Amino acid sequence: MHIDLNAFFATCEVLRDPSLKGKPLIVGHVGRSGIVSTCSYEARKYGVHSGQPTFQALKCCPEAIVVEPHFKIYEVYSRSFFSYVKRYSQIIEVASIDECYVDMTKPLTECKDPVAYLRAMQFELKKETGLSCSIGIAPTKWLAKMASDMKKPMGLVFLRKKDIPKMLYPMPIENFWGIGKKTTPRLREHGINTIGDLAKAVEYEDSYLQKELGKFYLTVKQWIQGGGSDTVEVEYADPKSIGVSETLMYDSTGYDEISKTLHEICLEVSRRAAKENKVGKGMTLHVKDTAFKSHSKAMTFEEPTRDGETLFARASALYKAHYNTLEVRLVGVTLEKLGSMAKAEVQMNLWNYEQYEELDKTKLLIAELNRKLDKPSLMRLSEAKKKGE
DNA sequence: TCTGGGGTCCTAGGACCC
DNA sequence: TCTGGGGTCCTAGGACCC
Repeated sequence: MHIDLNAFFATCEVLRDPSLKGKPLIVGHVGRSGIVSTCSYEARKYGVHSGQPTFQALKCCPEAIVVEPHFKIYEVYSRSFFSYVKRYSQIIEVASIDECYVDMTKPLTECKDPVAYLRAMQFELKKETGLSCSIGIAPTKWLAKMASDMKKPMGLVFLRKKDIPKMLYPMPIENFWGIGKKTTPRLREHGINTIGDLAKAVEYEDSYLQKELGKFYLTVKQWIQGGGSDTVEVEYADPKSIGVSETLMYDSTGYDEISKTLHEICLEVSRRAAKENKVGKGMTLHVKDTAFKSHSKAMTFEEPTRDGETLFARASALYKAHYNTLEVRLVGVTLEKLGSMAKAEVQMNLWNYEQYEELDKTKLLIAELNRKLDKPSLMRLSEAKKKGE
């Protein structure tokens, strides 16, 4: 089973402030270079979507309400979601903040009516936490993921291997998980417009396709033929890198203008590494120029570290040496080649949800977080304009 | 007012060693 | 007869996902 929360951030905001219910809602930043993180289904009707610049979204839907994201709250809801799922099966793989894979073999073979069983699970989740989800049931993880994506919100889709031609082949190629906006036009140019076309090309062992997809070709071949992994990986995977980046308030040229930001970024990387109990044996300085082109310079350390000032000194040196005259939009620092400190403390990570087993606790946590935060940071554009805010 | 921020994985080329 | 072949490690850039 793949289970995915619908419009997760937007749903959390509605739970936090029920007056938002039923309204077009955008979760995202409003300032320069703000983009839509998630939006409610009401906003989607107007053509608003994730990744869209917020000002553009507001052109599509001027009456939309924009809310700044509250990640701490989403993490709490996320944990309550995973602990809820664990009532049904202990074998779960956290895939992101709002989705997971679950081995449901046992409960689904033991129950009389899998559809009724899963519907009950879905509605109970909604009743207990307020979160709505889409569920995909299939023999492999990739098929389950594709299935959960097919119907939203509150979808429940079964996808057997024999259903692949009927259910997947008609879909446009960009709906194939793993094929994105760069590969799509290239495949389309080659006459591959649907997943069915892709399946056919794989059958003919199309050499263009093999070249275009590289190593990914073999994975695609397995997936589309109903193969690929069906193993739910329960173990929490250690992070391989810890990075912080920031789009600057103003484009800038020269080290002096970004040194303060760079310093803060390095200290934040250091804090997060400490939280994860990690040290790094290398770092990369990332820069994005005003033409939106990315650049990076990496270095490997003699001794692993996570010291903020050390990272800052090295990032500064890299910046001065390579980017001092570049017009820069974004700077970022990533700590890499991570290893654990010798004396491992107990990890307190994002997904350590066992300690939030009780859903009631979630409500207390949310209430506490709400108290700490300002009043809901809502803004109706028309009203704000009237007030001149 | 063009385009966030957190990640993972892949590729191609080069340095270096035997 | 201008210049092998295998391996590791590193770097820069990109594609993709949520």
